[in-house]
Amino acid sequence: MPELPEVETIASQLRGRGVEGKQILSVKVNWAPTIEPYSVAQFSKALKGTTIEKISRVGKWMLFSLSSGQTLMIHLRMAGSFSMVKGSHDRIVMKLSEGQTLYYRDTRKFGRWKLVDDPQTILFKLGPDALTRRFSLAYFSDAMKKRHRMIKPLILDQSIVAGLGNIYADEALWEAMVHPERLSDSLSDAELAALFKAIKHVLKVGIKNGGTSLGDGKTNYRQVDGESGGHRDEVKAYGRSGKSCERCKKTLKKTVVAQRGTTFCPACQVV
DNA sequence: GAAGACCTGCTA
DNA sequence: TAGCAGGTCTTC
Repeated sequence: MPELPEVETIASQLRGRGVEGKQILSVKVNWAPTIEPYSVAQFSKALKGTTIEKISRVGKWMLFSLSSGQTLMIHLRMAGSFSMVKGSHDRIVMKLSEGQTLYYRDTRKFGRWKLVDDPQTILFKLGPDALTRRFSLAYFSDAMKKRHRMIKPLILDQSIVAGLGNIYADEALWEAMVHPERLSDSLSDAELAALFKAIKHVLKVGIKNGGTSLGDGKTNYRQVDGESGGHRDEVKAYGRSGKSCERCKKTLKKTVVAQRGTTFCPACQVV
């Protein structure tokens, strides 16, 4: 579930809880496939005794910079989350100094923890992070114009721009009034500028609201304190199929675009 | 492009 | 019980 705003929210809350500067005293791995590329024993050994110096984020990756010089790179995929309190589906438990314990929770077991010497071995595959200056209008326009593909799968492609997932892609397309199936090289300069602006905007608002949690179940995105993300009430398109468009009042429609559920307004997002 | 794989749990 | 879910990777 987590996209850029959710990962950013979690990273900043872990910093706020004082995880930076703490030493890793022990590591318990309850679902071995989460760990790559080491064995559980090697992984635990490499982490034990090191200090988490810095927590940062690139795209949907969370980076723990360790005093050992290595970097622990965490991808939450569909259902990963962190908590300071024991719960169910805790796949990794790290005891830290000063009595703190970090629980990595992941119902669907898709998340991955990679311990690497150099983050670039993973990050080189990513395009610019959507909220950095490297992701500029010039770069975005060029990337869209030189391809001939549907716009939605392109903005979901992490090698082009890192951070957008299904929620914020639908939100950005709705905000920019661009139909998800439009071909990337058919967008006018004005449409490209509107979409570019919308991408930055929806992500920033998502962060401001602490991310998006759908429904009220237990398996969806949670902040570190267990709270739902406040962006749930601000979503304009995603998950609102059958409800009315806040802009034109017509009924939002759900379809499938490149194998992903896609909600849009058939009246304001014209093909 | 598309479809399947990886997983579990909620909803219709 | 079938279908679907915020992601990514592999294999057609």
